[in-house]
Amino acid sequence: MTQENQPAVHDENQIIAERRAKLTEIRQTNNAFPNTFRRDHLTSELFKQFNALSKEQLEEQPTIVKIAGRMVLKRVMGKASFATIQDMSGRIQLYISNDHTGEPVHAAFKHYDLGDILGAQGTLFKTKTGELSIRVTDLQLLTKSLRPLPEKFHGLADQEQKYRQRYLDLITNEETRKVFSIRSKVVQAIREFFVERDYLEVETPMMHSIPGGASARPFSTHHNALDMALFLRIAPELYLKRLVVGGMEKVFEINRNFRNEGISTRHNPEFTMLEFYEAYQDFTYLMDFTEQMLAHVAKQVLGTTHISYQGKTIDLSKPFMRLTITQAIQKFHPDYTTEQLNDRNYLIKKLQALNIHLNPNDGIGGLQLSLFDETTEHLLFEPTFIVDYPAEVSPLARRNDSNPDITDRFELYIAGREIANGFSELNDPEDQAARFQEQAKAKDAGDSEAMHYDADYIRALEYGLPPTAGEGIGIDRLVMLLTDSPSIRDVILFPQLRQED
RNA sequence: GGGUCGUUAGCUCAGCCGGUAGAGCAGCGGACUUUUAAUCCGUUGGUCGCCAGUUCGAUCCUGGCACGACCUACCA
Repeated sequence: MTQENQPAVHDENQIIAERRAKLTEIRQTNNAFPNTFRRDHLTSELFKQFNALSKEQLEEQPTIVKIAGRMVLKRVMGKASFATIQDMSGRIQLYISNDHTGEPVHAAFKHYDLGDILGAQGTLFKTKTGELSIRVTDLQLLTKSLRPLPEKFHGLADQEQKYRQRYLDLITNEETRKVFSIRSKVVQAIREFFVERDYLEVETPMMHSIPGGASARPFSTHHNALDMALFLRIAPELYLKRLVVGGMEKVFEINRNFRNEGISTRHNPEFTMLEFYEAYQDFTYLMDFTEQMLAHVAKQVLGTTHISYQGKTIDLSKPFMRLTITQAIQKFHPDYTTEQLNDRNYLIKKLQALNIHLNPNDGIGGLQLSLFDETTEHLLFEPTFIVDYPAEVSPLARRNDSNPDITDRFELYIAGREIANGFSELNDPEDQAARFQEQAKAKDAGDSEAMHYDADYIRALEYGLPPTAGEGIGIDRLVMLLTDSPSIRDVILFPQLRQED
């Protein structure tokens, strides 16, 4: 390590300089970064196993344990000290005194800093207030922390820093640790739910030569060796349905999608999507399936199907409401008559009056959907399936048998947000080809989110896609619901931010 | 993209009518053998986001820029 080769460090301060000096001193006598200490317990295990024992029981049958973790609190009192050590499972208090470690170890401890990573061996005991603690006999500094931690009581409050330096947020904020623990369990519960039902988990390409499966602007990149344009996927849908053609009749994928669009409290450019497909089922089956899955996941992860979101309660155990687009509009805005909602001229005038963006080529269904999006979507707090999506905005969904202008499709709204989108799949290759043509026309006309014509996908359909039901669920938004998080950035470990400095 | 608000010590935050800054925590030194956000005494630490302008003088007023948060629009 030569000073000359190191990049200039701009944020050096007195505290860091002092800690660096301590590290330099340690280097002179010891290995400053030893990797020989092995713990034999996590802190939470110690509480589980031994907290029920009394002070006397612990003294009669001494238990020797080794733990390791980051020192987050420190209280020095002359010839004895207390320190709180945090590991992945929780915290435990160390008692360090000249009597049990000898004076030199305790003296060294006094120079350890908050944030340092320690390994400790000692005997379990209870303090006079009854707190399970470790009476330390051996103490080692495992990793010197050069930078001071955020304020020990308030933790890290600055939102930007919480996102940019998530590790600091995780060290100091138990709520943050809990959110990501729940996120992990949600994904695990979903995976188990599918595996139990004989679904096969698959991974399909993240880089597409033709971005498809959704209406969104893609990120584009380039493959040098092949000298070809590639797009980060906006959805896995068309690949998953190719697998169903191939005979994988129940498949699911939990993975990232990338959309080159706005960033908000509900949108991150890369987000996690569950998509699943099951042959020989339809969209009504999916709605039942979704109700069961969400109730199962909530029960499994939170232990209850009654979740609290931003001060209101949501019950995931009862069947969700099912409303058509116009029924939903009328439920919240009873002044709209059925005649008005089916009158193209009325809808256009109304949308213009409300200053709502509309596509002039839209039919009645598209116009109804625009009105719904603007006036009603955000009011759907209770879990609600919206059905009867117009075919013109559903280029991959099967037409309804009795009304070809609408599709066998639903979207699920909870807490005013779209959580899921599912439908009976369009498996008529000729209809699909015609719909791609329409999308391609729209794209030529300037709609940057319209779909490309995917000839290989049509070829796959021509081999025969069995009647199939398929659905996508936004995992981040589901985790927001289950962790009562107001922003998607709170459930993504490293949300997208502008570049620093 | 539009609007509102914010940026002061490593962290959490004060800072009145414009006179170049304070507290707590953390750090350093000292006291203290059951503390628990330990306590007590002493003490170091600041380009007040950046750049202009107004002014004798700007953390404070004005303009611009950067970054962020929230709301809003497109999208999941």
